[in-house]
Amino acid sequence: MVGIKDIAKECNVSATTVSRALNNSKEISKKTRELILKTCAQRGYIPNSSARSLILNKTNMIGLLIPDITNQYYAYVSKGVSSYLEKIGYGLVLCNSDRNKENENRYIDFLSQRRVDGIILIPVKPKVSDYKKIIENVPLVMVDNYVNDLDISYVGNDNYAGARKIVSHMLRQGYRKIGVILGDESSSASNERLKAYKDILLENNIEINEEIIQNSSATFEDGFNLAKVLIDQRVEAIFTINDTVAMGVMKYCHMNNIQIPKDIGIAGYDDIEQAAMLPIPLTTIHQRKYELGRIAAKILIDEIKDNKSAKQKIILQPELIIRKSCNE
Amino acid sequence: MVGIKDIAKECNVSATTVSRALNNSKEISKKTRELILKTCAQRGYIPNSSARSLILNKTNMIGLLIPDITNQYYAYVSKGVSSYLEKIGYGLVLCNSDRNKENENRYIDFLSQRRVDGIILIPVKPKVSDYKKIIENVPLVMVDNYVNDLDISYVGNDNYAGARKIVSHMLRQGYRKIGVILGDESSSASNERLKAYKDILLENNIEINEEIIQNSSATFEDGFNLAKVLIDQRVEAIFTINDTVAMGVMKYCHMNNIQIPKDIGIAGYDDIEQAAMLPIPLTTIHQRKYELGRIAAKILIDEIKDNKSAKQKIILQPELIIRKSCNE
DNA sequence: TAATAAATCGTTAACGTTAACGAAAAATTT
DNA sequence: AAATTTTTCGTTAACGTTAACGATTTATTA
Repeated sequence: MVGIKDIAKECNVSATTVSRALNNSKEISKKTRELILKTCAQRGYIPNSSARSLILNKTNMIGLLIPDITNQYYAYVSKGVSSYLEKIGYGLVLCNSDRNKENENRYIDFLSQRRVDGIILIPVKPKVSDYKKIIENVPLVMVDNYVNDLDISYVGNDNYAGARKIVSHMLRQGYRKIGVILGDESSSASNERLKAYKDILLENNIEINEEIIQNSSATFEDGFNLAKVLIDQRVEAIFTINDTVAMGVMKYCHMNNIQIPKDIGIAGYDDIEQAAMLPIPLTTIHQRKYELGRIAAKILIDEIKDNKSAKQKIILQPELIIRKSCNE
Repeated sequence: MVGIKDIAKECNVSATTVSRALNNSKEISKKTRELILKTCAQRGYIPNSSARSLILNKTNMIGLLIPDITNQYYAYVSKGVSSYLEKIGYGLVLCNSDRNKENENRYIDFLSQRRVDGIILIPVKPKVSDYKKIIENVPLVMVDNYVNDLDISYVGNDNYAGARKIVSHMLRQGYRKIGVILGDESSSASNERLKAYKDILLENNIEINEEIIQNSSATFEDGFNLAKVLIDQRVEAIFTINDTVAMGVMKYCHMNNIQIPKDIGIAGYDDIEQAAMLPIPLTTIHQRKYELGRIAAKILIDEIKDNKSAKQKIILQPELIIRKSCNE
């Protein structure tokens, strides 16, 4: 592979001059720059970025550590990150933790070794102690899961506000006895939404019935099974932790000839692509996943370029998407 | 950040010896290795892989260039790649071309500059000339789109076989007049499936009616709109280019009280996650996307480690998933 | 024209690591 | 005990690039 020295020899200049031509330094004449650039193109010279990284002490790479790229939510976040980085010439090292804490830790070490200039992290059950060491070495932006007592920037969606929006919509549509299918008990997103649900009910003088509040693993099957549990208790509507669970509920209704939204109202969360395409389009909450990624990337890059910048905490507001599953 | 020299000084050895301790060389005594390893852990020393890459002339990184990480198909391929690479300590540089040829070219240059050890590429409308230069510098595995006259390895799904499987299934269920909604005319996947469709019909002495064969952009809306076109021509079933299009068809049927599969049979392709969750679960073709990624990664790594290895061409067989949208 | 400033380029050293070679110490064989 | 082999470690150079400094040439000013 042709190197900087080959170009230098061919142009009768030093390697430094070639370097200057490529890094638009002003310490070079227009004529020689053009000569060098031309021969670089001719000979197909491609600078070695390992060497540049070594001397410049930066890699122009950032690491993205996510639970599961297969999940549409994280895929969109990744695309947002990728799109921002591409614009400014940075590369993206993708790490898929598979929702596994050990993998996450291994990947963090890996990224440190790779000397990425920054890390965007969507953690699995985060603990402060896990991240204390890393943030001394490399800027880190946390996404979705806020960790207290850690001086880092954070970007997330407002789960409380999202849940408020959709549950109030359900109440406005006349539903009173609203069942809930939540996610894992340890999930902060799930708990924030539950809090919003309870707050709104109390504000409307509706008693909270713990028996129609169910935790789950947030799968389609959970939706299907818990639909039965809730409907047997004669709920008038069901608020679910995500659209997939809502589809499980819909499936149960379809199989039992329960009409949506006449017999029961169903609300999802996430606004996955298929939500609008269902036979009964799903009323749900739209989160700006792509934007989330772009913002996380922007904040990180700003911190890298101006490392004295204060840490930020940005919470995006989700949007209520009214379709057909909760009246119109 | 603590470097190799700091460790060397603290242990009263040379930098080389520290290097030996970390790369399990046998030219070092057990005692000093343990001492070095201990102090490395204590001081939190993390080797600089830019320097290693420079001298070893390899980065232990591979580039993955895909059209759209947001697409479930590519997301699963990526996960397969990622999972294989993680196992053997390689990193993954993700590049999202956004189905844009210019982006693709830019990313290829980017990856060359980054000196990735290999590239896995799912191209946008591939042309031989685009890739001639790159494959001289870095091993490349092509996924999904086979490019003639290019001496590289290839991994893909058998579109012809997949279409044969599902169309014959439709015929076995008694459907005779089968409409088709294809993708873009230039898509090789689309054309291979069309060929299978025509072959099977001819083998069964069914005349081919070009009017019920439609091209599209493969969206939900296309499915919805073309469903009307085809159903107005009294087709008995519709074979679609993907599950999203099939959902568009289903939507049209639902809105017009057309019963599936009694009045019309619908077949998808891809087996997206939601296909099984629909009110009428979709009969479709399952492609082993995750496996595709793993195999592509394995082939690439094998080529990197043993660069004289012959190029391979691997075509995975898709699987017919019989659910409820085409009789049972 | 002479003096000074500016532009242009080369030389040297450095980034952090590892390979190659050689030297010293330890272990083994005679 | 001497000779030989093996083990263990250090020194030097190299990977490809860029920063710092200095030298030379060119342009500008007095």
